[in-house]
Amino acid sequence: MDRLPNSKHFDSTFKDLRELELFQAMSGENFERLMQGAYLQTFPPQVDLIAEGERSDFLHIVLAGSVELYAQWNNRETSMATVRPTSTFILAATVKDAPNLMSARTLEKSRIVLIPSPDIRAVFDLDCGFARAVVQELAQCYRSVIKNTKDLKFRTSIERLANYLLREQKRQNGQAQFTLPFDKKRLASLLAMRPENLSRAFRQLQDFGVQTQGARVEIQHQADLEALAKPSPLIDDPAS
Amino acid sequence: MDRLPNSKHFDSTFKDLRELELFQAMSGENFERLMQGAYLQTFPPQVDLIAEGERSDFLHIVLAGSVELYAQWNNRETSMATVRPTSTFILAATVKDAPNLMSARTLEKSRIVLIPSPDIRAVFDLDCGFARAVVQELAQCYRSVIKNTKDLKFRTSIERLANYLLREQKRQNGQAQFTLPFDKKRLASLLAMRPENLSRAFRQLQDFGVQTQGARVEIQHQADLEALAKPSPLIDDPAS
DNA sequence: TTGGTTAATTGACAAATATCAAGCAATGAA
DNA sequence: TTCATTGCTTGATATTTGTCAATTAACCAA
Repeated sequence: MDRLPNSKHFDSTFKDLRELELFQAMSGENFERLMQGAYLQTFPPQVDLIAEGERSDFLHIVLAGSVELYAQWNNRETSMATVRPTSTFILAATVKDAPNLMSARTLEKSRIVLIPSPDIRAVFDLDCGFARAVVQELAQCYRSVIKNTKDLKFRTSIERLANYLLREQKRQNGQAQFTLPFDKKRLASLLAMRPENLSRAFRQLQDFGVQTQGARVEIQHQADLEALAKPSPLIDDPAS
Repeated sequence: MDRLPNSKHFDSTFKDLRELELFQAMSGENFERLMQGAYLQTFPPQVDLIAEGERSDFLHIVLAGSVELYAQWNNRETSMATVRPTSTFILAATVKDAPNLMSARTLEKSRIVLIPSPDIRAVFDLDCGFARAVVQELAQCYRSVIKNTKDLKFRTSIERLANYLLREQKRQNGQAQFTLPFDKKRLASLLAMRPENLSRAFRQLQDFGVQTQGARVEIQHQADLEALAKPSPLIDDPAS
């Protein structure tokens, strides 16, 4: 692993990090301190970064690529979320110094900053701006998970898929055509369904104007799909 | 509503609140400020306190009784969590000044403190100790919801019920006999099942040594129930 | 007590979802 | 190219969960 100051890219990386909402309000001095202990690493795809149940040694920040959070129980595995640039993961475990509730692995080649958890907790005790920023980040995460719970408890698998497609379409700038960001097996797991049922669900969505070819999706009848999905800002709007 | 300082009970209520982890680290001055704007109110059962989608005007703290958090979508309703003394709810919406993602109603007669959200945000910007305490509380809430998601995605309804009974048993000091804290309709909703299926699930659990009579539960064969439930600290341990 | 309301249970059935097995399609390595 | 591997799809079937209707049980006010 490279210590950040030794990296050829540390100037631009510093700037990227400093612009993160999480690090904007804190003092330059404390930011320096965090960066001095930090590592920058590029990981290939499918690399396990942290394991469920382990203590959180580092706060992770995804600068490029994407990371899957997943969990296991009773020999089963489920995908919990995807982390994309630029955001953190296992912040809650880090500030509580508690075991990770989820594992994480890279989905693609990813640039990740690792900041030692003790540094985070130490600076967090010193720097009010940072503490306040952590609150905003955690509140955001909390609300995301609540929305996900509502999605799971209220909707059938087809409704979950329909709403997922609408959200993904928005995230990719709202064009009728877009590409699924990962394979369908993982998508099925994320949506709490089996791959077989995801296939069947996609076929049922053809009646609502959704065409697929491999990972390519085209929403031909937006209104029909929305009538089926009944999206709600209190479930599907990432900002609200 | 009573302003706190006018309440006959404000001395002991102050003390109770000050002992809350959320308010322990903050300065006396800022605590006073929060209390000056605060209201204390006793509500009868089944009173709606906040509604999903509304802005959060007050941070709520349950001093006595219990409060149900629930959500609605498409003419359906689901129970999300139960809040018991002494803890807060809608903290995330308050600090983000965002719409509530859940509604709340009293389950029983409840004593609740309401602190105006602008006060919370103002003091939160002034007082580092408070900001740090908010982080701890939010991290705890976040982890609870993650655990709940794992419970939902991994387990069948009978496994969810089995694990719920084990958790509730622990919460009530681990005796073989205990009483369900609310009616079965609400329990079914909390566990993402229909009342009919909850009935049937209780009957299936008889084979695993669970006897019920009304709200009274007796776990006669702890080992059998645990073998079915396969509880995991990373899902079922409220502390970890 | 009575009657009226709601909660809880039961059975029959329908819908949703999971599982198993097979086959096809896409991908990458030799 | 070929083979092998993996991902995706399809059909048949099993299991789980939901719905509807009817009944019983519990509770409360008059």
